[in-house]
Amino acid sequence: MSTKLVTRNTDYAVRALCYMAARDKKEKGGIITVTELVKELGMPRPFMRKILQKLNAAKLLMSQKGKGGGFRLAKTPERIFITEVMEIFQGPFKLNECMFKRKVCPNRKACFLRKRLEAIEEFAVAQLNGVTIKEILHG
Amino acid sequence: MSTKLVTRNTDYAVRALCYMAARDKKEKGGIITVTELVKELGMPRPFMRKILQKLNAAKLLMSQKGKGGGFRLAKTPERIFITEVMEIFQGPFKLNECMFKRKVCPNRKACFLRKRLEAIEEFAVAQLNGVTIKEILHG
DNA sequence: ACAAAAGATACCAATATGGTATCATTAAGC
DNA sequence: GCTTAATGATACCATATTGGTATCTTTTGT
Repeated sequence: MSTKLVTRNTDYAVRALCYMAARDKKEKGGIITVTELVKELGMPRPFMRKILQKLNAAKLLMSQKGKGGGFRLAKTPERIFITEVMEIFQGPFKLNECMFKRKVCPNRKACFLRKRLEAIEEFAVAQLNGVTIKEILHG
Repeated sequence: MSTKLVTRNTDYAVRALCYMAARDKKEKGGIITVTELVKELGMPRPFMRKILQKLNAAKLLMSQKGKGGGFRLAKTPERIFITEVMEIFQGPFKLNECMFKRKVCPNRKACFLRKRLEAIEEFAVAQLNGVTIKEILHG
């Protein structure tokens, strides 16, 4: 019902990325299978696969087919930005899209509401821009 | 596709309220029919009615049934807040609803992303809080 | 060759949103 | 009181999005 900034796909994706980043620190370069992720994160397997495939297509993950295959991070955690992930699953970040395209609004250019919405978007972008998987993992 | 802060219902509602406020200044206390609004704002009649009925139920409008009836603003434009309208059509304003309820997130309380989302919501509320129909009409 | 992995894709269900249709109720004016 | 013009209430429909499932193909290590 109420507008959400982060959708469920993104949620899952970030969790998976976090898990992979955390595990990667221990077993360096370890490849991770869907089976492990599903067991560890407790989310439906086919859904997880779809998400990983998208992350792979977007070059956040690398995949290896065949027996013994799986996924691994394609970048270090500090270079995986939350905004990237959001864009993959939610499209471009735009809160704005002014509504008053008709004659009612007497002064579209100066419209108050519009200005406020723009400010909100700007702030939101600024807040999210720096955030990477690394920061999510350890404050 | 991309997350929107303002939905279409809200859009229509605000337009209608603006029109009514503007017209009210000329013809003081004038009652306005759906017919006039539809003609003026060019949106589907039954849909407009549903919206007006909701605004009425929420006490932003007053309605008069029967011949010669219609709607009028129940408050002055400077006391109709955009946030009210948004809540009527979009539910409570909550961008947050943290995603990490499971074991993955090692430090929920201090979670970075969470903090950012909270900040965004706070800012958004602050930006929208002051805005009324009056301000939307004349900067 | 076999089995275990991902790639690709098509499908399904639930929900939200935008929009329509219809009937009941109220009140003005002749 | 009858007619007419208005809203009230409500049920319905269509479409898009989202969350989730199923299935078949391709790759690769053993």
